[in-house]
Amino acid sequence: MGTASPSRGRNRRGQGDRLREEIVATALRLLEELGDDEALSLRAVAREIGIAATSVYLHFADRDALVLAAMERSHADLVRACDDAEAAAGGPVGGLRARVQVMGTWSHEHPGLYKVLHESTVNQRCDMSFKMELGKRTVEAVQRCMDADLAPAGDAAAVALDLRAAVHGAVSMRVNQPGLPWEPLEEQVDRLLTKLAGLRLP
Amino acid sequence: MGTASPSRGRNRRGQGDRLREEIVATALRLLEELGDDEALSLRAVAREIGIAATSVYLHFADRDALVLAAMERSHADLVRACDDAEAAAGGPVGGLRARVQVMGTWSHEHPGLYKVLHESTVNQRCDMSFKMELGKRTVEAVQRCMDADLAPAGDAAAVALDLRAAVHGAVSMRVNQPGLPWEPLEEQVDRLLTKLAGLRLP
DNA sequence: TGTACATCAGTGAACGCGCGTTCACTGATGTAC
DNA sequence: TGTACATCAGTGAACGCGCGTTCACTGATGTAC
Repeated sequence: MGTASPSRGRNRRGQGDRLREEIVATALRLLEELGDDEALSLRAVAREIGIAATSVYLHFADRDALVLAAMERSHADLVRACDDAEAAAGGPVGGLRARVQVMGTWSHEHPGLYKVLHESTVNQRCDMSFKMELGKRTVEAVQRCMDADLAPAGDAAAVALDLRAAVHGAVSMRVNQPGLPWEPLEEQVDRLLTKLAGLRLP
Repeated sequence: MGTASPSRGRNRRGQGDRLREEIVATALRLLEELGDDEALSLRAVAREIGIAATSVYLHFADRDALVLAAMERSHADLVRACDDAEAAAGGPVGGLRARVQVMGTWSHEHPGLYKVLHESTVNQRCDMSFKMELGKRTVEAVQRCMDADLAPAGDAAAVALDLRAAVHGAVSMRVNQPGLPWEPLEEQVDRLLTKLAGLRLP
């Protein structure tokens, strides 16, 4: 860790975006380790890649722009993982369950990115409204269960909000106090799905 | 803000602990503003009080020791607020409801301290096991409801965990994305109490 | 085919800043005799 | 009652560090003529 890749050469003309990719990827790796956007230094990213610190400015206006780009990519990853899980499961109940479970496990498996995405101060400094997408899709998944009479009719938005809040909290507690003896996340999430959305799980 | 109190003089012999108090109180004020323990600088605390930065070392071994002391005090405050609310309410159901509602509102009203207490990296660096107290008392309050047949019998620890997780998440979302149009916290918490603990609220 | 030139991809030195922490110190106040 | 002395409460200069950002630059590569 920390040693620059020795094979790094200048990119060909027109290939300058490759460095951009590498910067975002490295920022993501460091943010996952740090779990805090304010702890990420642009110099550390450059050091890791083996370029001059100033080269970051070729692609990003400032530190915040880099963090924001990393968060957009990270969030897109999470949304895709949830969509894939829902699509792979059969039916509305299995779909909602898969979606919410992956929301939990993805976050639990990427504790650092989870913290930066949801708990760090970028949220205050930058517009991160792209995060609303995930909430929207959760509401839709709940609504599909209600429409199919597989969940008690009610306010789908409220149910989805409760689910998100509860899973968010369950993950946050585990991520922020990793030393404590927690119940497996999947068990708790299934219980929350039962109680909050009224699902009947096998 | 930022101007030292001009009336500050040296404390009398034997009164050295007064400065300690003032340092902790100032650290709490700044942490509430910052919402991040790593952003708190010992020099900023000293500046605010109007003492030399080195004077902090008369009472705290290092920056972490100061943050930890502030967090212990903050947590004690929260626990007392919850206990008082439960005591003031009548009966097990009112008591549990009051306790959980205050858990939410206290955190919502002290967003910065909430973040430092639950989401900042002190949790990784320092032993903060004093935080377990609040969880313990929540379990007991749930158990009292079950014992009085005012809540469906079940695993009180699991119910308390779900409640804590859900309230934690509900607060965290509001604190970290203050710009969004949230449902009033009290409404959501009452719904969570109903669904997760099976309480019948008036 | 040769060559001048524009452009692209990146560099390296330097700036000023605030930070945690160490160190040797100062001066008022209380106390033992 | 006077005075030497210990202690307490706090100071101020200095250290080395990593940071974000600016600036003028370099050298390879493709392109127009």
